[in-house]
Amino acid sequence: MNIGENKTWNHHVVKEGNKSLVLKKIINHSPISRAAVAQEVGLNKGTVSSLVNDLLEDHLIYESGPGKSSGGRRPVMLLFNEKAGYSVGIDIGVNYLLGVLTDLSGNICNEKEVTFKNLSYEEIESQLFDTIDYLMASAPKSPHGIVGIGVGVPGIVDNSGEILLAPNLKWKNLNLKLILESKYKLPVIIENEANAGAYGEKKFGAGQDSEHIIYVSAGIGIGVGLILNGSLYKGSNGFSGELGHMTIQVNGPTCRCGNKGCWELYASEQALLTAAEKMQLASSNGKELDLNDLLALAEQGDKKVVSLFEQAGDYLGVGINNIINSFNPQQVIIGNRMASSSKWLNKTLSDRVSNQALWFQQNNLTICFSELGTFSSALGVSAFSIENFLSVSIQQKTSLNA
Amino acid sequence: MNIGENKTWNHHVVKEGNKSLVLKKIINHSPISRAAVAQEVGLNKGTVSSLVNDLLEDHLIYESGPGKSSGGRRPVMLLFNEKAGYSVGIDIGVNYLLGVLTDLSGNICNEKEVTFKNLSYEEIESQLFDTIDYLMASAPKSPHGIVGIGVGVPGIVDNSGEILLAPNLKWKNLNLKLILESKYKLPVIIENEANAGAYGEKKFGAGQDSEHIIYVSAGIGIGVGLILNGSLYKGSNGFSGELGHMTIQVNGPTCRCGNKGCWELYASEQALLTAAEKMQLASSNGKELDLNDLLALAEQGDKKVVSLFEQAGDYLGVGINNIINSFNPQQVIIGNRMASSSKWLNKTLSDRVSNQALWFQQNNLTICFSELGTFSSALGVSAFSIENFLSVSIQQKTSLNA
DNA sequence: TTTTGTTAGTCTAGTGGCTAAACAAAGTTT
DNA sequence: AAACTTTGTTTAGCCACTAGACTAACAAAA
Repeated sequence: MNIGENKTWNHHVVKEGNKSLVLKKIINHSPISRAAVAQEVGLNKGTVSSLVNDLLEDHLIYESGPGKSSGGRRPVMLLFNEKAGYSVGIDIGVNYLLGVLTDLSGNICNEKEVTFKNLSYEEIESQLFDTIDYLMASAPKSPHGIVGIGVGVPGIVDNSGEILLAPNLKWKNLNLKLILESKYKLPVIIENEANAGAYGEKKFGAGQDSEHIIYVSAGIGIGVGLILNGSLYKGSNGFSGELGHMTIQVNGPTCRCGNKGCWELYASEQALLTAAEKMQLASSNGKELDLNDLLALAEQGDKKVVSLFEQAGDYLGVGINNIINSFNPQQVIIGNRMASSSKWLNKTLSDRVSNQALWFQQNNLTICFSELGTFSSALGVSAFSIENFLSVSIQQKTSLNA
Repeated sequence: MNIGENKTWNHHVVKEGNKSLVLKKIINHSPISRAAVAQEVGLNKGTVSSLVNDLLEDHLIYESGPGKSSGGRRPVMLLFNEKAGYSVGIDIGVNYLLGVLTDLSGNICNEKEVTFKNLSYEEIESQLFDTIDYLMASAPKSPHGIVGIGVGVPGIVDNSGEILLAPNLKWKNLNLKLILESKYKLPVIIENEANAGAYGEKKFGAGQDSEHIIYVSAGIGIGVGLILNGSLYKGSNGFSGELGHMTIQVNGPTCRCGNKGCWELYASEQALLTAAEKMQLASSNGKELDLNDLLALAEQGDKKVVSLFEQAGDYLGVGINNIINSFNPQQVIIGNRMASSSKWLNKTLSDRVSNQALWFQQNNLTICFSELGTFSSALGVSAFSIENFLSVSIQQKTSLNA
């Protein structure tokens, strides 16, 4: 057994671990009685009673009226107090900023979206502050208030939370975490947008039942978030999942990263748009062509556009097949903007995978599109904040109760 | 804190965890005194004393004479009793079978290699039994005797230890684990050869200081073993790391797996040999051309052959770059037969990676060749057995001492 | 209605492994 | 020799757990 590598073990750790088990049980199976928790988790009734009391004091759970009797005393049902606090999740895109206020179960209580183009960092920062201010102000009164702020960004974030590079925003070496923490005096989590999306789908979306999920965020570029053994895998420095720049064609066209034949040259939104431009397609309203224009054309039955989508779906399949061979996942979820084109991508994509993936890899494998749509990332970072809050709550109370 | 998902926590777990910490400390820092262990792992002196006594009773450690005084009483030095038991590790290759007997520290005490060609399963099994018998018989007397048998195979092994497919041996759905367990009445571990190699390098070879290691086993085909967060990542069913069949050229030549442009068509030993045959190169002794012939030719200065190696090194780099983008590892280790050609592969390989890998991925990244040579896999499976034995020892004693 | 049986939740005593600190043992330094 | 240091053991106390007795609250049978 490989129990946590370095930390020593004592009764605090035991209590903390068990409290976490009890809380998770209540969250995932509410309403549930103390007795049922004890039986299902494998703890003594008395132990559960005591831990439940702690959680009640913390307002993390609450008792509802008595449940149905099964031939004896009626149980007191316990529920997760999802309104005990609220979390702010922000998804910063290349030309939009989407913010959500969620409760502790990830239910969206409020949201705000801003779209823009070519803003400077200072302008985006100002929009960011406004959005956070607005969402925080709109949170109902609750025992714990706002428990944290999470931000997803389309770029490279290191393990300390510093944004090393966000090419499409032209940001470099930006420590947004420090900026937000000092302004709001709250725990802040900065995460790569694909990682956030992966976590969002794991927690609240299509991936809730899987432990091994690969989330492919296909937008202007392609990023990938990895959920391995049930938790986010970030690699040595936090840079895992940069699969948009995986070579699928050794001597292919040159990518903005300097290499040749990168996956995102074939299967991203940008790839679609570039191909469409080459075909001399123009937008109906005279503006720059965008994905929605292509979708509209496809709906109108434009064969050329449909085949563009099919081509992209096929290439998506090529990369996803490489992913399957690498990770042997249970689930591959395709998210971000390209997910909106699932109708046109799906056939060629699944054909490619079912024809090409090694047979044993295809057992217990589902490939699907995002359930949370454009909210994946915002919900994911919000979930990070919530997780963090819950684990800290459990820790603090354990050590204070001494 | 995400402490183990499902198990409940009690005193046994605490003791088990701490005993494991103490044992690891002694293994990695011997000779060391009780006092030093207590200080470094953060446990109370008394606790350490008691745990050390348990370990002494188990013969897992022993006391040597007193160490140097630092101004007070001389410490009693503790050492890992690496001769407390022995483990058998077998690497089954396509045309060889390599067995080692190791002590609990992975030191090779005895070894036996058999080479063959086109043997049936029954013939290989018989060789396997002979090798195991020979190695077990040669083990010195020890408190725990043979603690387990590990076998690495060039094929697909599922999480239960069943060999689903070993194409080059023509094995299918073979439960070697059951066969060996019932014959030897010992714990048996069957593992994919690349996974075993990865673990071998992590435990005893080039990867001892890294937590995120990708081991590329480049032989006739290419397999990859993944060490993520310090432990082997096997994926949902045990089929991770099948990167030999990663597409690097969408419309490339057809692979035996049925797909096109697989990595191993460009960067494996077989790829080298096929390319050499096309050049009408022949072996000096009239037999089929093999890697050693090519190495000899390269040593003689044959430019054509050297450029074959260089080409393969470049393609190795292409795949490794994809790996880096996926996993953001600390270390990439190239092993198996192609590692013997490191001299000729290294330049083009490192050029490819340093030119192509994104700059931030190159910090704290080392790319190297196997340290254990042909022993990686055999040592790896042996290490699995040892790990398993040690963790079981700690558990049993904890629960029996009630 | 009363009795009996069942289930829920609390309470109490006991246990095991931990910590802190006293203590014994065995050195070095002055 | 006395004073100081360091190692390792022992003791007392603590804390979170378990088992099981107990109380509470219900259903079903008498």
